[in-house]
Amino acid sequence: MYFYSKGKMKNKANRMKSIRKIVHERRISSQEELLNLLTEEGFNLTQATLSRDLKQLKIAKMPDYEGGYIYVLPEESSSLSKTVRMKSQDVHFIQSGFESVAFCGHFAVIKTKPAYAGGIAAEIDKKGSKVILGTIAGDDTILVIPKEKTDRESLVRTLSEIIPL
Amino acid sequence: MYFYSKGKMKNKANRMKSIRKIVHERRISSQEELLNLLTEEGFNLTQATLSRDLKQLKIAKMPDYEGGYIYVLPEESSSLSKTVRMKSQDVHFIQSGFESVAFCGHFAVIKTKPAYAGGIAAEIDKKGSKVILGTIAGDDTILVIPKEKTDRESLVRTLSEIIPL
DNA sequence: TTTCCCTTTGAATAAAAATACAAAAATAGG
DNA sequence: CCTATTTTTGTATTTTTATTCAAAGGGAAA
Repeated sequence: MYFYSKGKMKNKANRMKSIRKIVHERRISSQEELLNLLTEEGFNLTQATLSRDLKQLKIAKMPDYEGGYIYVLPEESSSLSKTVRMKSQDVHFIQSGFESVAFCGHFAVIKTKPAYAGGIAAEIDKKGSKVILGTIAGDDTILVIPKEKTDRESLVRTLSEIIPL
Repeated sequence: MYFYSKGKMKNKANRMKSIRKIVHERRISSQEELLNLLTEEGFNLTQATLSRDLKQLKIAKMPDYEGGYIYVLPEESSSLSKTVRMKSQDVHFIQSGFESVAFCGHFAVIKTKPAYAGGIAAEIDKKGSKVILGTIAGDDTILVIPKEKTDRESLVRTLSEIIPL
């Protein structure tokens, strides 16, 4: 039976933990980058060892949504989508029918409960604000087209006057 | 306005589909291996192109549980552990109705056969949450509104996973 | 201790993957 | 049709990652 003594394993185990931690917290895109961070933390190792560590830890390198690559832990390997999701600037209101409003360029997109879009869009159209050019409604989505020089802030303000918060 | 229609983009789109299919079905552990399979299927490309395709498809190479490496689709990247119960989460393609997709600024406009828009839009809403803010469907036209930071490339990719472009 | 495994590691290297650059193909918009 | 622009691709190369090989060191047990 082979044992791992405290002294012996300390380095490797700690290193492994640090690797997981760093990969979890930061956007690492190459072993070299990670290697530098580990060195800064006082670990002493080479790329070869790091490669082996990553293999043991099942840490993968996957394409990210910014055109680069990122290392991900096995449990969170789908966390890239999370990243993207978190980045979306959704403002969440609460109202009957109304679900959320988000922006794409200078357009606002309102999500509603199914079938509510038409009604709410009509409401917006009726209030015919000076900042809103028009709306296009589907079943549960409304595209709000603002007038040219309207900024996001005034659009939200206007919308919030039409749609009860 | 850039226009992708059914007939065009055939080579790349088909290749992408094949890549996804192969990666999903087999244990690929290097680009060279995959390249050979693609060549057998009649595709004509080099490792450079394959590398770019894999990047676009967000296919990652991760350590497997047999001491090697395996390429995995983004949706299944955490499912390596589930290799055994691998449920084939097949991409649900819509077989007909689709006519074309075009772009106008950030937005994509999908033309469909009459009356198909609603159904396809629903499909897109269901599957495209990562990059798509919402859709607005008429009778034969769908406006696809992407999330803010989404580039055309990711949007096309997402759409092509839902609809056979 | 000595011997035998086993594990870990680094240096060097091989293997694999990503990209710069240029050219070719495709497409929008006259 | 023609032109400008964008996209796709291959070649050659760089960059990155994996592994080979040898060596060092620890634990176990005689």
